[in-house]
Amino acid sequence: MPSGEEHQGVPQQGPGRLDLNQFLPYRLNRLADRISDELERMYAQRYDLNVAQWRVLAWLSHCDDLTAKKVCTYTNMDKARVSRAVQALVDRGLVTRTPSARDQRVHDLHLTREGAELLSRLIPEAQEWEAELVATLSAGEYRDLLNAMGKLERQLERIG
Amino acid sequence: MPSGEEHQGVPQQGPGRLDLNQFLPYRLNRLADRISDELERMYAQRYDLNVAQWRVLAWLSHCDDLTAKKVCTYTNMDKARVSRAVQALVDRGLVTRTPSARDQRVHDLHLTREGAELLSRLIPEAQEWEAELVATLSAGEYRDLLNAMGKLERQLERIG
DNA sequence: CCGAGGTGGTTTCATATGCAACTATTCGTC
DNA sequence: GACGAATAGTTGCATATGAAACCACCTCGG
Repeated sequence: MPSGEEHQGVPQQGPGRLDLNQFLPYRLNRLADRISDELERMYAQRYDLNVAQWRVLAWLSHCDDLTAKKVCTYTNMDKARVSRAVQALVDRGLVTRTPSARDQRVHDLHLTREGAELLSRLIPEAQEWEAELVATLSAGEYRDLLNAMGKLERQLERIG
Repeated sequence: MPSGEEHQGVPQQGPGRLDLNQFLPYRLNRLADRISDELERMYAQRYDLNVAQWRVLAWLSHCDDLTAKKVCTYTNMDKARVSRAVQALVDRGLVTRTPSARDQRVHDLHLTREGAELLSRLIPEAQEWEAELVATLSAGEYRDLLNAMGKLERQLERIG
């Protein structure tokens, strides 16, 4: 973060200038990127999962029956990306993909035993890390933060 | 967002399961991604700028003299990415890049007149859009949000 | 001075991603 | 039922990105 002492070229204000530190999209992106980088390093190095794969797994821990389509809508990822992530997870034996009895187009996704075991190790680690991250926020601040983010998401739907 | 009515496979709770909607990294990423997508569409379609280029320009509007290195540290972008973004901006005549008199390794970056003009159109649009985005937050909520994000960033530095 | 190591920046290469075309299946309408 | 439109998912292709190699250039110790 560009904390004051770092730049000689002092930040300028005024018309035609943008104070990025007050610009929410910038701040949000920077924060999300850094958090994402940390987490990514964590499960990439320890479990050899990329972000897309992790998201699929996390949703599988969250909802029992999923399809690629659902993952797409939940995670906002491109369907090709989801398809490849699922493929990799199937190849590693963490997930099964079986054509649905009802509709042969869709494939039901399920965790295998190994997938569930991996998650049972990974999830507590992730939660522990998150707890450390938010340790400086009071319970109220944390609630307000999630709350404000929820409002922003709803507003995005509206103005999108 | 996976609002309740969307899934038949109702979200499950319990040990070994992760409620993504309460998991800050996930929420933050989803929100930041969506905002980023919107903004990206805005200045990609209208001004033919990608995110990296936009960030360089925004920092140039913010600080008068920059170098690629500074942009890297401020924005957390890879130096190759910055290098290419700057190159594109120079090619388009929005930015000048001149070897520094003091140290021939570093290149001073400056906005050209056209670059400044483009920004003077782009920045108000971005601010207007941001204003619409945060319209549902009270001034206090907005302040608290930035505040909480600041705390999280500082905490990240600590535990990174 | 001179050479080793550090630094700013560019380029090369492998990979991840998004878009678009494509396949297979289902649905709606006649 | 049968054909055209829609939908789930995969694949091919072009591009954006990050890591690492690389190229000046600077600097510091002798």
